[in-house]
Amino acid sequence: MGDFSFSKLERLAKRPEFEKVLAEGKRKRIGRLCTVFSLPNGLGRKRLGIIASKKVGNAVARNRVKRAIRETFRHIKHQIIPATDIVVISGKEMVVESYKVIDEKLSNALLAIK
RNA sequence: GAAGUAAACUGGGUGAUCGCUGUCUUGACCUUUGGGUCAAGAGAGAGGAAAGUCCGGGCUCCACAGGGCAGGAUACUCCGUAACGCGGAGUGAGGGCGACCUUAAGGAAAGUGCCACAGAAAAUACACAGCCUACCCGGCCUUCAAGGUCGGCGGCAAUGGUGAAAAGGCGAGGUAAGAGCUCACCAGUACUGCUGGUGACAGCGGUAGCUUGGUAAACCCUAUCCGGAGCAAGAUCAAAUAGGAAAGUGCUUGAGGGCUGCCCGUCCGAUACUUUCGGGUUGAUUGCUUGAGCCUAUUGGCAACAACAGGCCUAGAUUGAUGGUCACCGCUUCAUUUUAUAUGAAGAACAAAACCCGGCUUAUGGUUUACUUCGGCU
Repeated sequence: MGDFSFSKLERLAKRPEFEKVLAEGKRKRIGRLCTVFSLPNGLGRKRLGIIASKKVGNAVARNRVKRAIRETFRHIKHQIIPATDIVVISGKEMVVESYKVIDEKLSNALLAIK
């Protein structure tokens, strides 16, 4: 049975950590859905950070977007290469699309990281 | 049945599974005995508005915050409340056929200002058209006196027109023409009596002078209230680097700073030496959820609410948890079929705690109850 958990150790929490990934990491856009940044961290585990600004919508919309991204990450995280920091910046279409579509597109993008 | 008015309730449910954030229990390990880490189990986990941050408080710090000015808020009455600009019950005024609704509802006789357009004139009436020529003056005619006529000096504010508003209304008397000039009735103002009401006020009167435009969501005046900043408040601990802090000595000038914008008042107080202490920032912990708390019953009150008894413990995140998937049920819409119905598909508003309460405002899906008006049937 796989480990689908998503604990605090696997999150990016501090502003400097976010800024480092955004400045130095590799960047990939998925249409207008979202943008993914990745950077090796040398910690032996992968970490995820989510940015959902007020452009996305109100508090309800931003919560929805964050949950969708977290669900995708924890379902496929054992397939992603380890020791990498990932930051996902959500776009406007994130709110409109259903969970299924987000899961599909984002999974492909995360698995493509090398 | 249609249109409407006012309230109340509700804000999908059950199960499985994969996750997230606290709490409790058990076990293992570490330990500086404060606790920490890991695992398992139990149980909990967004709202009626959590929102806007518009008022009022609790709590915290600023020096327990004094006086004056400035500034801000409120403005019919009584009651409720910790408090309010909130709520309840009323009063007046206005709107609606009605159920019912609205109301920034003190003062314009303290002062200043403003009143567009139109109009002669918008507040000390500077009278456009108009009315009058009694008194006084002059010309002409008739003439005994006197009268007529024209004009002047003047008088008037009834009528007309303008306007949202024209200096009380209408009628009669009065007059040269008129006028509250006088009178009756009505309206208004001031003072006042009786009755009812805790009161705002209501009802019925009396006297007076005849009469006073609107605007205070213009300045202003009056009354009442208000210290400032806010949980990123504030407190504790740890780490590494030094701008600090306290005490004593010296200095006696009071620079500068804080306390609300200003003044008074008041507090700390420059630099040098010695000794001692210790931390701008970051992180963690705390503040942090037991509270003007919730539910039920009784009593008092028209009600808001209060008292009392019993029961209950009900989220605490910090890149910010409260979710995803599947199945079934319920609801709505559409399609097909049908007496009911069944099958399939799609959909489910507004909006997510962030120290905590009481309100207000705004957004929004649905249900129910009572009442009003109109129409139909009996």
